[in-house]
Amino acid sequence: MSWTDDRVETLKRMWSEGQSASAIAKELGGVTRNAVIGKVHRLGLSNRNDEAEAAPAPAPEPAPAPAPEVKPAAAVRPAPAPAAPPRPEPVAAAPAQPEPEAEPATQPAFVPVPRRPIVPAGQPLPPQPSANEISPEALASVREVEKRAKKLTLMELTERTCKWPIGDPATEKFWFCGLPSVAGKPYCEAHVGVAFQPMSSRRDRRR
DNA sequence: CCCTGATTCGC
DNA sequence: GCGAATCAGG
Repeated sequence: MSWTDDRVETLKRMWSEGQSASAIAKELGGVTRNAVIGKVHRLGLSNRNDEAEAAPAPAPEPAPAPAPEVKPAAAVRPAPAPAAPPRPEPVAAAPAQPEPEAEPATQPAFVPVPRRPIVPAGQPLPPQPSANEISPEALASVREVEKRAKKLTLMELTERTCKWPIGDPATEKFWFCGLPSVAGKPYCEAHVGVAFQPMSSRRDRRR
């Protein structure tokens, strides 16, 4: 594979969107994340950390510089930026970039940088077990497992961590199971058990 | 372990 | 220019 204008363009776009090198490599196909990173550097768009650069005269201070200031950190904190607003899209297989994305190639103004990782928001939200339609064993297993949940945050989830949500999303008391997921499944052993039911055990309770 | 990006250096 | 190998984190 070679770096055609097309591919380079995709690279630039995704990189500026904060996508990881591996994600970009995966998207492009035919290249490794190393190749992507290498290209990124060659293109010189590694760090959009444009300091005021140069600035041999960093002292814009006219004169009256009290100087008792103790400014430790700071330096690079582009403000939280409300980033992604409500995204009605449930999942959508196709990335689809409706973003007009006005090529942020030059301007000194720091790019958005919401660095919002592609989140596995996909997965059909598992119907929270209503406790009375699940096998006692499975339920017990789930309770046991949830005590040992790794309590991962959205960003910490990967393709091999259980994405079963635990707790109320509206409160602080919310996290994802995070235990090793069953190969190919989005959940761990215990949660797969309650997520994918035979549909037989819950034959219509003609109540 | 899993994953990041950064660098190096033979090709 | 390219990217695997390697490095340096988290």
